[in-house]
Amino acid sequence: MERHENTEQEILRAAEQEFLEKGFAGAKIMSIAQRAGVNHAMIHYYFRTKENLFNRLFEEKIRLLTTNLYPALANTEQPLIERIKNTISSHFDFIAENHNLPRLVVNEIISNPKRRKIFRQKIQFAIKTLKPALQTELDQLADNRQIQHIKAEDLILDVVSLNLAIFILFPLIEGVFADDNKTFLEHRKEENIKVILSRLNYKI
Amino acid sequence: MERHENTEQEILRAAEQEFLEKGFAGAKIMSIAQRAGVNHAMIHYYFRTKENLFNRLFEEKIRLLTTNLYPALANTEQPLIERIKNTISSHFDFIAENHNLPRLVVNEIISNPKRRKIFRQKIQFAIKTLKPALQTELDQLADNRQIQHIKAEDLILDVVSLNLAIFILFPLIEGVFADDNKTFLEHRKEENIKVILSRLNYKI
DNA sequence: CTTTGTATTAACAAAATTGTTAAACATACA
DNA sequence: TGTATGTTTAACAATTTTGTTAATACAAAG
Repeated sequence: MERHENTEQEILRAAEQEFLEKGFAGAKIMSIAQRAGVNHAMIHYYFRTKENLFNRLFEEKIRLLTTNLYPALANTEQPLIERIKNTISSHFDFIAENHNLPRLVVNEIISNPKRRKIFRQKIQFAIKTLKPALQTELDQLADNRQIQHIKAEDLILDVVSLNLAIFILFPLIEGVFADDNKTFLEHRKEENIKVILSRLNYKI
Repeated sequence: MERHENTEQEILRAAEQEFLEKGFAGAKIMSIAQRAGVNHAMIHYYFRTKENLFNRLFEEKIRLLTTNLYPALANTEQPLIERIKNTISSHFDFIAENHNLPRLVVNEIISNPKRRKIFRQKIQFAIKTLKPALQTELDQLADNRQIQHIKAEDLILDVVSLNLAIFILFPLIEGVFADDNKTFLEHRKEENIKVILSRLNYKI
């Protein structure tokens, strides 16, 4: 009998891979078991159902996603423009490290109204705590003619859109625009920052 | 025995809905049959397998996607900036009318290496026919100080990213930023144009 | 009005997937 | 040592999903 150091963790690790690649419907208990190197009964032993296992992972990931935009923006030591640059950069890096996560979240939220409702509330909360202060700062800079006026929500959506899309598109365009993926992504990160700063019309 | 006007078309219509909503793995023959109001054996009668039915629809959709960016850009009557505005706008509208299509294409291309290869070749071809002329025009305007210098491929990716992402994100943020979806999307379309024109640093 | 080919249905079969269980096993600890 | 506890396995069962077929209805052509 093969004893694992920690079967439960192995299963979670394997399941995370499988779900991220194939989504809930495409993932198969047998395939997860194989990846984890365990008998598929173990998955039922530890998690009872496929849905259980999925929910456990999914909720953890949602937490990750919904708390990611704050930190770089909140650090009020630096001037806003610097913080925006850092936010774009760290948001980009976060998605790079979790490049399948947005796709999974979108897919599973669309196919599950209950999850959708919960998620929207989290987003709503995140926006509510982010927007007012950001808008105030943006308005101040705009009044000083340092940037062009913009609604905080548009800025947020512009950033998220640019960063997100490049990773969603990546499997479709890998190798089309550049041979070296790492260089390509680094370049796109800079481009995204450039786009946002242009939108703000920031001088120097 | 219930006779349909055109069973095959009914099945295709229903299958399109189902696949767009749930993806290949999530779609069920029985559910498609129900939507089409036919016995599920009819699906096998007309298309033999689920995969057949899927491929038939998928290839048609790929054709749509890969030919969508051209027309508004190609019309060399107008000045480039106008054509770019129109391209953004019509690309946006196209995705609006096919808001589930990008998600489906990305998902199924990721889970199928053969499809991925074919698609990349199509993209590669589309880029090859689009990029040189566009780059020449962009360089000319940049030399005349009418716009900031930009690589054609970055411009294309910026446009596609902004337009795509808002519809991929839409199910997650519906109702968060605005009550009226139509107004929200119209506003985002304008914002995307504004972002791109700012990036080009176009005066007036 | 019969023949012929296509369309439809229900019932069945096969395959894939998820879930269950009883028995074997490992380990710690009395 | 033996026994209690949690872990693992293989075999099985249930369910879901896909695919097949034989019987039959229907419409059009001869």
